[in-house]
Amino acid sequence: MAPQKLTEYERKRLENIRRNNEMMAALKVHTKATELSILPKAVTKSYSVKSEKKPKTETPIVIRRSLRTRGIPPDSKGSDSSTLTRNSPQKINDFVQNLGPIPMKDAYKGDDDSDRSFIESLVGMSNKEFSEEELNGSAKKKKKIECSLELESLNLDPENIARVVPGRITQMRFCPSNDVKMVAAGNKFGDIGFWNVGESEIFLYHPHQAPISGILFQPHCLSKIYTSCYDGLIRLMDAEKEIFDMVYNGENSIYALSQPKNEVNCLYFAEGSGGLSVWDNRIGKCSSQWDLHESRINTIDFSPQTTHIVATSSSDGTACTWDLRSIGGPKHTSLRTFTHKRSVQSAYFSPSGCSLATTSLDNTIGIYGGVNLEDKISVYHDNQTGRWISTFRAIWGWDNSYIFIGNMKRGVDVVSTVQRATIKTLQSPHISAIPCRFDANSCEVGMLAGATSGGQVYIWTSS
DNA sequence: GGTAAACTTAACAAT
DNA sequence: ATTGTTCCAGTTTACC
Repeated sequence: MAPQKLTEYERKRLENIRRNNEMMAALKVHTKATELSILPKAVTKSYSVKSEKKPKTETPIVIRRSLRTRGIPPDSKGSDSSTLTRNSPQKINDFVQNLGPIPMKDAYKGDDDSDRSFIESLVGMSNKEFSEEELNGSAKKKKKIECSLELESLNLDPENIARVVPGRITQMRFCPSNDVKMVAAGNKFGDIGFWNVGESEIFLYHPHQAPISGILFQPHCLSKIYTSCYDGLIRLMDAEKEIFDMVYNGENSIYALSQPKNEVNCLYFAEGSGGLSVWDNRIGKCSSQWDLHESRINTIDFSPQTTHIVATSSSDGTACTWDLRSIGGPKHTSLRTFTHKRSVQSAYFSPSGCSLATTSLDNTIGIYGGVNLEDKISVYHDNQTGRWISTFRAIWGWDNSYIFIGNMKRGVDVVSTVQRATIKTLQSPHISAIPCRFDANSCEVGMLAGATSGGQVYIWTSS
């Protein structure tokens, strides 16, 4: 299957793959952690990596190769999903992969058992949330969040800075707990790092082999965390079972992962070149697979109130809203299509669900409101992050007033939807890289996390 | 018309 | 302080 011609990059890549294969075959362990680095003095906390990890329980290693690399046309009969074929770009890192469950102890990059307390706290957290819920009857208990955020009070305490993973952070989420302030960050190597805000310890795991595209805490069971990856896998980190279980294994890269509040058994994920798939845990397979876009879907976001409405953003230059009740049926059309001049990196509903914010490489943030999102505001914003910085994605704060997005000068721009402009930039000498991915803590107004291509996480808090 | 190459960008390690 | 490496995005340009 020797390719006729190789670019310099491809040649190097194949060389890397070959070396990886040799090493993996020889050691039967995951790739060794990158060396611990010296950080800018602003950053005091970091993960620690075990200097050398002896091979522990041996897990089966499977040589994972796409049909294409085996010389079989991807659309031929060999494929199990004959009904739908997504002519997606060739999947990345499709060489060696562990396809079964991975014990957390094997994926853990710290010293043996030093994550014991962390695992137990996750399990304890989920039990606590459960009992509180039982005591208070039903989901009705959900504390109503006060929305009056005083922008001037946002503060970056140097204590609230840490390097949570090595390398570029591609995804980051707050744990949705009222008690514990914790973030989980995923990077381009397939690592997931956990950090209790303000504390010094980092817990770093390596459950995937490629960039992490989704992190999803189960709201009513915080010890269960879904992760999706460019390697085509969805895993479920289960702290009780102490494994990263394998949930879904597809041929295509997965670019986004989401879940509507009222469908705890279903996962919606962006697969291949424009596909949106629905995984149903009750039947253990995908219940739907639709081709919604002409290029990859970058985000999937459900309307907070009307959970059958979902917004997708795509590199095909559009964002769309869809009605899940009619999607895939005879009327396979979007409710609305929001057009940009370049690829669209995100489309998020505001907390009330009344507005939608899109971010595009055409250097605009689109803010749509009105009865059917037909009113459009366009705010200029430099979104040319280039190749090494994860693309910007404007996120909503805790009400419909403010949108937060990183800028190329290591700041965080705050866009007011009322004033239709950037009204403030959060800056700090402690920030040593461009914060490109964000999450707002839904359980605490004013707690905003920004993540960089250097693996740092910065947490602003409202005093 | 289609594909390959080139260009942009910042962070960090090594020198 | 400077240089080299990263390399899985997105887009434009060059070249069959």
